[in-house]
Amino acid sequence: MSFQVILDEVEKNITKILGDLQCNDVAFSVSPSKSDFGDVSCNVSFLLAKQLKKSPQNIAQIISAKYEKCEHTLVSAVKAHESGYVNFIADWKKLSTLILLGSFSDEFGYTDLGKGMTVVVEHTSVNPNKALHIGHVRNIIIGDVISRLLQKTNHKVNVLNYIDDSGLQVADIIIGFRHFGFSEDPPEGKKFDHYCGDDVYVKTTAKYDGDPSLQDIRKEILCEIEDGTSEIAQFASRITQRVLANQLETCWNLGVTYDCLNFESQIIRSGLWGTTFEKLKKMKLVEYDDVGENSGCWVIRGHDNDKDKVLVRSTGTATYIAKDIPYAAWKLGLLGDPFGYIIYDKKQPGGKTLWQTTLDDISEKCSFAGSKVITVIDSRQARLQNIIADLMSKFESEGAYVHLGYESVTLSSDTAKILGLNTEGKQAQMSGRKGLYVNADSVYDSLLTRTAEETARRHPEMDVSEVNQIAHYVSVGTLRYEMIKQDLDKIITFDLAKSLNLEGDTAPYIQYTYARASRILEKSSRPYSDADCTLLSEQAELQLIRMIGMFGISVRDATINLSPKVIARYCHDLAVAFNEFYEKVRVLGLDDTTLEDSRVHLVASFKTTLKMALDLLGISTPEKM
RNA sequence: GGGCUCAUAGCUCAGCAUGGAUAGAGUGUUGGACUUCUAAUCCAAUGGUCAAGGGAUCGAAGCCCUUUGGGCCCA
Repeated sequence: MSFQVILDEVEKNITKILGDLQCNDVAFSVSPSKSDFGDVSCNVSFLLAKQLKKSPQNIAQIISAKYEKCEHTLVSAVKAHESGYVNFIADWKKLSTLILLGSFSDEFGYTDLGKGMTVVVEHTSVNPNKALHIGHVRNIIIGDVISRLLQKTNHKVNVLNYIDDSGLQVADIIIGFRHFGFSEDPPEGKKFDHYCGDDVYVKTTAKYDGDPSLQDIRKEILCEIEDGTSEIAQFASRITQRVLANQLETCWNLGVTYDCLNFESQIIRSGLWGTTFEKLKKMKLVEYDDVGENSGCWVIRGHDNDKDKVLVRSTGTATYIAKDIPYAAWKLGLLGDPFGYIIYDKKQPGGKTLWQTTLDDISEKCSFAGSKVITVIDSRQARLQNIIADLMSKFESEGAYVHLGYESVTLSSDTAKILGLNTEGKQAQMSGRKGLYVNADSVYDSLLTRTAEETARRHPEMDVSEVNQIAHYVSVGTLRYEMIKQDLDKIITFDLAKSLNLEGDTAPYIQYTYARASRILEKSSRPYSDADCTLLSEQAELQLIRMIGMFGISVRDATINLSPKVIARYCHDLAVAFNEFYEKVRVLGLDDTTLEDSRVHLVASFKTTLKMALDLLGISTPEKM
């Protein structure tokens, strides 16, 4: 049971009262109050003012008087506020017991939003020619948290990672290896993906400006890779697999796992485009232009002021959108599945099986399609994604294909300067080609160094492995939290120096409160499972219980709005409530042992709730910090 | 030129979907609290014409329109 029960009770009674007053269909809201206005507030008086020709204050009085006579168990008092709000004071003796007992259940915070529906979440999808940079991390963490939220709310989730192994960026590094003599092995101590991105890619593309003939070579290589049979194509495949393996290590280290890897090269070779194209023609969603600038092309008509989008050029070659459309249709299960599936050769942490598509042996069949698809891609791709979503809505019901967009991560002026670019105080867009980015692994490494130092300083008694374990949890937590604590439509300006700040609204703050709670439980030898919750009456205690009870409401909100930050804020607010409690209320060593039991019970409830909430964010909970 | 998006405290952001009470955090600055369940903590002070203008409303940070400025996409 959560705080929702009292909201439900109030809503039910207000509806009944409205029925008595013969005012139906009033869209009033019942919500948790802001502080100092009781526990639950209702705005119904404002909405009725016109209809009843009375002031909101007056109506609030009428409603509160009527409410007293209703059957109610969780409300102890109703107050008509002079502003017009009707405020309700909870009967905390009852509500506390419900919330605290509920919090120990695995079902706590659970709402059945999915009804078992299968949802595809695609994220990461980084070109396999470089290491992940800090911008990719935002994508990955958003996608991962969304997956966790959907799982929590009874969706079956298939997490996909799309590997663009036949694009220009891959062709670029192949040119580097084959035409500029880059060694296939990275320098000592450097990961292969870093080497490909930092050295091969940057230095190869830098040569394009001075040598136009390279463009022809680029096209040739791209064709060979798409075709897939030549020696070059096989070489490229080996390279991309190696980069991919390194990229996955980074993701896994951050606590992110997948169900299936989809290779673009295979989508091209599978013939999915052909069947999709025929289907589009049949449904008259694509048209052939005889005249005009797109003469000889197959196009999708643009809406309103949007230009037509070319799908197949007059030369007969498909444009890059033509790769995305069949893939989107495949994800929705609209096409026959041409793929077989094999298990990826490295094991994911946590034991979840990772599959990958194959065309070589299609005996093993799986299904990774879903009735809803959420594609996490930054909002620069919004135009293209809208076209795809629009097309898919013609096949499936509206809203089956969702583009979850988010703003990019840019570099602060100071950080750009460190990387060798003077931006005169302005933030800078990252660029793989220019080598202007910060790798995810290096951010993690500096966080790890910093947090290990801090942990060792606090706990001289700990051995190195324990220190490193805690430092790992804190570093990953910090990185993840920074990526989701703000709204998706806010640009994150990444600053190397500031990223190492571990105070204030950060993951370590929240994890630290968890460790404090753990410490109390560790030191307490008293049994608390059947403690009397009605003894908890301090403001700080009730506030903490209230926050615990809000968990389910946050989960629901975050899932419906696909908004990870809601959970981040919840975790923070819950931690604040605990710290307040911790400062003001003593738990251990009380003369009144029954009260002590109750408080220990509350601490345990907080601890388990915070753990569940942090789990949704993929943030671990160290027992000590 | 067209489209999308953002603008709230010195800085970074909540709140806006579904209008209503006193606009909240963190950070910064200044001061205070560790012989007490962990100070990665807490407390206090400081700091806001919610970009500007208009509109509808009894009532706007929130809704509508216009403008300005930033970012992105397309050309």
